[in-house]
Amino acid sequence: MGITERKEREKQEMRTLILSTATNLFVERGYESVSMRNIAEVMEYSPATIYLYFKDKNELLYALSEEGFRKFFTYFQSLPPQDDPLKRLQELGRIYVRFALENPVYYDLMFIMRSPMESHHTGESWDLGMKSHGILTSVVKQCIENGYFHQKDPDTVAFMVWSCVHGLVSFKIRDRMKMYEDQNHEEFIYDALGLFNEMLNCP
Amino acid sequence: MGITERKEREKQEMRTLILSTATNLFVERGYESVSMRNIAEVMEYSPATIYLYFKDKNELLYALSEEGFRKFFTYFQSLPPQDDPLKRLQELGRIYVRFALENPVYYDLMFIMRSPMESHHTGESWDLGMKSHGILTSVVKQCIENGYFHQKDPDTVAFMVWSCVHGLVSFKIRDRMKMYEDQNHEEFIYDALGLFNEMLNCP
DNA sequence: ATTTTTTACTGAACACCGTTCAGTAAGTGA
DNA sequence: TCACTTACTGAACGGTGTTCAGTAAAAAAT
Repeated sequence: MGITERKEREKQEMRTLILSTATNLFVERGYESVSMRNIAEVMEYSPATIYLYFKDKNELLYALSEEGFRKFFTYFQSLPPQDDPLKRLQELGRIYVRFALENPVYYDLMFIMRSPMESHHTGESWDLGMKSHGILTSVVKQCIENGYFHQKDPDTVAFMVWSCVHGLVSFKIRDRMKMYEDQNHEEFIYDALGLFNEMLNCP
Repeated sequence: MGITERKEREKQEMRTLILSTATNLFVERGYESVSMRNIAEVMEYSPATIYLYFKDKNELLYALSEEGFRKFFTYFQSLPPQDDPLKRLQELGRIYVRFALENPVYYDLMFIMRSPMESHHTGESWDLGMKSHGILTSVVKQCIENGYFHQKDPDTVAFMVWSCVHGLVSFKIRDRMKMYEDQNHEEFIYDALGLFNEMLNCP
């Protein structure tokens, strides 16, 4: 009775076809100018078909953000072993920035756009986000144990560090770096990150 | 011959009526659920009328961001005189965060939303933004002259500082602080800012 | 092998959106 | 009074997300 298995497999294949078509369109045309109809057209299916696999557009976006969070988590896990926790923290920042610059569409869905995350503070995205945040917090804690950050609250430190790297990359992603026209934006972001990392070092 | 003056005045009044109606709706219902038709309906005019005063929706959003930049600039100008440039820089950060938390709709238009700024890197918003950025950079330069930031490039320092405060407030504005559920978000942001400001202090 | 049921899909519609434009009615100047 | 200008609008166009009755093929039951 392999029929149900095949059906299940086909269902999954259709889901991933929808998701990958959507991703491709988002990447090439930018988000705001891609409609459900556009996605359906490229797939050569009726728009109504998409709604058999996703409740609505937000659910599709949420599913895409889920892919983003999975990818994000693998980036985070690639953090190389390192005795000095501060160096781990600094490297984590570089990994974060690299993820954002290499995957701007995912990053936007995950951390900037309003719609995909509305009301969902549960689900796989949430869990992976929390796990990633947990990695950050644990590294921060180790730093504090080693005497950095004046024994400040780990959550506060983590939030501050996270905010800084988010600020850097979200200016780029949302196109607010026009005034730095004579700079290579990516280099400039890594320079600013380097400066921030130096600042973490001090006492 | 006061007629042309009266006409001009009425034209301006209509513009500000449209802008204030739009702002009110954005504040109370949030952006994505406010349409040109909604704005017109509240004003008791036809939707087409708005297009006699603004080329399209983006131009309306851009005009609103202009108001935001004007308000932003007055916040920035309120920076109290202070001999120590580092303290000025730290105060500037607090002013920035206060502006964002008190005017989230403006902040979103100015620094997060994609559409209003598309293609416009000119106009009053741009000039005011550049002037505000100039204030930041000049304070940073003074800090560097006083021996802070290891003689780093002022633009890099300014971008780093700006990114950090932007990160803090944009997480709040785009609702990405759910995991800090047991914190008062505004307090938490100011705590993180305080920590960042301490870090600026170090060598 | 035939009938019934289930599945996968679609065309057409609904209510909305931003935007345009011919048409209208009031205000202005001669 | 008459022509001209201004300020506005109703109705339409092509787009959006979404729903749902209907259809044709596949699977299951007989």
